[in-house]
Amino acid sequence: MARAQFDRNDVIDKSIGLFWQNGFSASSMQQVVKTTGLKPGSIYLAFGNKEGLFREALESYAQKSIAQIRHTLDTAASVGEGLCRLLDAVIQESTRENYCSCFLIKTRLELAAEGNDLHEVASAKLNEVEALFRSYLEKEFDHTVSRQRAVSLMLHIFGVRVYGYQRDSADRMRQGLREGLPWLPWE
Amino acid sequence: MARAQFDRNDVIDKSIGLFWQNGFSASSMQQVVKTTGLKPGSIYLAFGNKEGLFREALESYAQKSIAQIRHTLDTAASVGEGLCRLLDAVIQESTRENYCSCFLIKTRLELAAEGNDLHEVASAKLNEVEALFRSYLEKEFDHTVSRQRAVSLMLHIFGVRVYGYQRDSADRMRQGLREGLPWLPWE
DNA sequence: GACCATCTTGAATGTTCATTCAAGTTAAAT
DNA sequence: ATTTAACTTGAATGAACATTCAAGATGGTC
Repeated sequence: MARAQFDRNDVIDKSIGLFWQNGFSASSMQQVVKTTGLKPGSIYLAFGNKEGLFREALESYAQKSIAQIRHTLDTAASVGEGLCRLLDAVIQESTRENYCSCFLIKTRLELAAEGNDLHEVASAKLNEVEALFRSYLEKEFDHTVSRQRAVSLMLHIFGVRVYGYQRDSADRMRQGLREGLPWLPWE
Repeated sequence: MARAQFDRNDVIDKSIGLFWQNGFSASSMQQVVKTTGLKPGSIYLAFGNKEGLFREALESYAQKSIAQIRHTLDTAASVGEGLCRLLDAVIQESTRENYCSCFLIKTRLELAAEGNDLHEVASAKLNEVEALFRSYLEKEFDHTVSRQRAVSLMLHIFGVRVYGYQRDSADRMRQGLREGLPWLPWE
C-alpha cells in the first residue's frame, strides 16, 4: 500500500505522547516505530532523523498549548478570571495518572547542555507564553506591573509543573497559588 | 597498583557533575569511565551498576544541598533573612556558565515514568527540603501559615530552577520573588 | 497499458551501549 | 617467603541503538 500516505498529524500526536513521557534520550526509534506504526524508512524520509521528528512533535505541542491558553483567556469574563482557570487546569492535569509535567519544560531541562537546538526551541516557546501573558495583562494593568506579574505567573506555573508529581498535592498547590498570586480573582 | 583503593568521594563528586549535566539516559558508562578515571570493573564492583552509581551521586548531592540550606538558615539573623539569602543564592547560581538547574528536579522530571526508583529518591529528598522549610518557618509563624508558605517557597524555587535557563533573567526573577513572597524581609 | 514519480518496506549496517570476567597486582597475614 | 584476600584491569560480550537503502508497491499521466 504505497502512495496511501500516512496521516502526518496522527504520527506527530503519537510521537508527542512518547517523547513527552520518556524524553529525547530515553525514547528509541524502535519505540517510535512501534508507537507510530511507521517503518524506519518512512520516518526518515518524512522527518530526516530522530531530532527532526522530536522537533515537529515539540512544536506541535507548543502550538496546541498556546492556542489553548489564548482560547481560555479570550473566552473568560476577565483576564484575571481566565488566568485562574488556566492555573486550575494545570493543577488538574497534575492529578492525572501518568502525569508528565510539561513537554516544553522537560525538554528545556533535559537538553540544556551545549546550546542544543531543541533546547532553544523549547525555550523560545516558553518565552512566547510569557509574552502572551504580558500582552493580556496589559489590558488591565500598566506596563511595569504586567511585566512583573507575567514573570510571577511563569514562576508559579513552572513550580506547579514540578511540584505536581507529588501525590495529592492539588489542594496544597491551590493554596500556594493563592498565597503567591493574591492579585488574581480567585474562586 | 591494586589495593590502593580509589577515592570514593572524589568519584562520586565527578559522577555528580556528569549526571547532573547530562541526566541518566544521556550519560554513558564510557563517559563515566573517562570522567572518573576508573575502569569498568572497578565501577561495577563498587556501585553495582549505572543506577547504583547514579543513586549515590544523587543522594550525595541532596545531602550537601540540605546541609547548605541548614547552614544558611542557622547562621542568618532570622528565618526570613536566611530564606532571602537562600533564594538569592539560587538566582545567583542560574547566572553561571553551564547552569544545570537542580539535580533533584532534573531527575524527578527525567525518570518519572513507571514508578522509577531514582524518581522516588529525588522526590523524597525534595519533600525533605519542604519539611525543613516548614520546621524553620514554625519558629516564626503558626502551623497553618508555615505549611502554606513552605509550599509557596517550593513553588518559587522550582520556578526559578526552570526559569533560570533564560539569559539575563536574574533581575526579573528577583522582582518576581518579591511579588510572590511579599512576607519575606527583602533587600 | 506502459511509464514514472512517489511512497513504503524491513532487513542490513556499523556503532555504541551496559555489563562481565579471567587475569593481573598489591598489601596484609601467616 | 608464601599465601590469601582485596582490588584493579581492559578486552570481550551480546543487546540495542540510529540510520540506510535496494527492492517493492501504488496511483496519476500520457
